Amino acid sequence: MTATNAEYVQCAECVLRRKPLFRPLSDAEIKFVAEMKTAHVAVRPREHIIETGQVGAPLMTLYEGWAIRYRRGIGGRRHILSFVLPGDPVAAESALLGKVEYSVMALTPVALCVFHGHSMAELFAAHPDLALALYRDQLEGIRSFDFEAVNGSTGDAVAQLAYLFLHTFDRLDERGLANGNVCPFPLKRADIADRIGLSTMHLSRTLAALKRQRIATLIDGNLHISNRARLARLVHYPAQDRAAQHAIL
Amino acid sequence: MTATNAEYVQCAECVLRRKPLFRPLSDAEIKFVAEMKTAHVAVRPREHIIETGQVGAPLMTLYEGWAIRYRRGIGGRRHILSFVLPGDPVAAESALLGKVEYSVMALTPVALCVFHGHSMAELFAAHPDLALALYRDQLEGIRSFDFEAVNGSTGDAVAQLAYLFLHTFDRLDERGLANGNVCPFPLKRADIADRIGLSTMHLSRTLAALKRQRIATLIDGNLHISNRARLARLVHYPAQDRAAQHAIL
DNA sequence: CGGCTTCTTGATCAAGGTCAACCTTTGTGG
DNA sequence: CCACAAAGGTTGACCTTGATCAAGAAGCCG
Repeated sequence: MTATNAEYVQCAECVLRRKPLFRPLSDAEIKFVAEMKTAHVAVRPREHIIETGQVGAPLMTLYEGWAIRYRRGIGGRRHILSFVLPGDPVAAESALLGKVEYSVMALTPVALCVFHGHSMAELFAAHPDLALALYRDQLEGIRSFDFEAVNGSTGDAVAQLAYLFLHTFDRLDERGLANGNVCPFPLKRADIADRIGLSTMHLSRTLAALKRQRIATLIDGNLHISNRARLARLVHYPAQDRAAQHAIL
Repeated sequence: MTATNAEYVQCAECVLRRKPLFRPLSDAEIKFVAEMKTAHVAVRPREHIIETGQVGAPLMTLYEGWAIRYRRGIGGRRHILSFVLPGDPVAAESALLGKVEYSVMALTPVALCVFHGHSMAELFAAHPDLALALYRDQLEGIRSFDFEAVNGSTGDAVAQLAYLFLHTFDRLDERGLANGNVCPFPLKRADIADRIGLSTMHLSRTLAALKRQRIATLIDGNLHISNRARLARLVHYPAQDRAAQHAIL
């Protein structure tokens, strides 16, 4: 990752944190987090933020833009583990397990908050409520993993794609980044394919099917969900329980 | 779950906790955990410990035996998310997110420690080091999920099976439950199949292939790994970094 | 206007699913 | 201790989904 200058954002002024999705911080917590934040960094599209095996990467949060977290599998094929959206942590593994076993690459211009003014141990000791909220978030993340695992083993290509569309749309919506039934979707076909484990050719056919049935379409870097009910039925997508608030640093 | 009587095990006498795999607890931590533990419960094979959607299940740890954590997917098909082994938490989700989205069923006779003498919030406030260790464990769990996701999308049936064998063997070995190149493996073909998303018929063929090549065999409820190197090569199974210690309650 | 990369469409192929028969083990009641 | 039932496991034939290979069509930018 090559650090590029970016307008420094003070934690107290962070607009992201104010979104209803995120758990409000007490004054003491904001002060602590502000001390923890040591840089605000810009990264250009297709640049790596972290590479597999890297040690000592500091804890970061993605502030703006899209990134992918990926690994290479059998035959060197890329598998995208998740899309990293604003508010998501980057390299939490590194801070506690010593090294990361995945790479993270910016897809769009990205801004990152870097936290190494205090360690996680200090955070856990000083702010147990915040720590608990972070722990909760991990459990929620695992819940999504579980859904994907089940879906992956019992569903077909359409189900995979439907889940990706719905889950991504909802995550953006929670962050105030969706608009009606449209949200930004700055992904190439190859990115989508590598996320759900399809070939780009078959993905193309699957996308065509959803478009033909007027369920969902990709136009010009945006995802349009025209028939959410039908899309949801394709994956047994659970009705939105009002999502609980996430922790954010 | 029907509670059956079981010999109560005091935390101070817990033999599981003493295994080198687990992080030692300070005296104060042991005292806290002992206060947290409110029951020691036995469950019979094929009995549910938790069912999907259940609310208010207390945090538990599996003390002895094997259980499966599963969900039903599209078409009602069962997908086994993980095998629960001694020392693993059960229903951590419930304690923090309110309800569980999976079921847990005993495969063998099982003993459980039940913890609801203190809440997680109290634990986080009183013992930040222990809390951090629990957080770390979640991150490690996610690392395994990541590996499985990549393997699932880039590997074939043999790779899935090889990973399951190696990962399960290693987890048992860390707990002192393996013996040489043999470990207990009390699973039906249907359990294995539902874990890796294969039909029992195709699993049967895949097992036969591993047996024919003298790589690994299931005999009489035990897994024999006769050629670990070849098995590992089938999945690009990472060399064992000395596994870090896990937290345990 | 070339010369990229990305996307789509078609034809063929293979891994693994499904269906069906059969074999083997475990269990149960007489 | 045997007879028979039921569950679990294996094997074979056929079919489906999605991968692979190959050729074009669209964009995109110099």
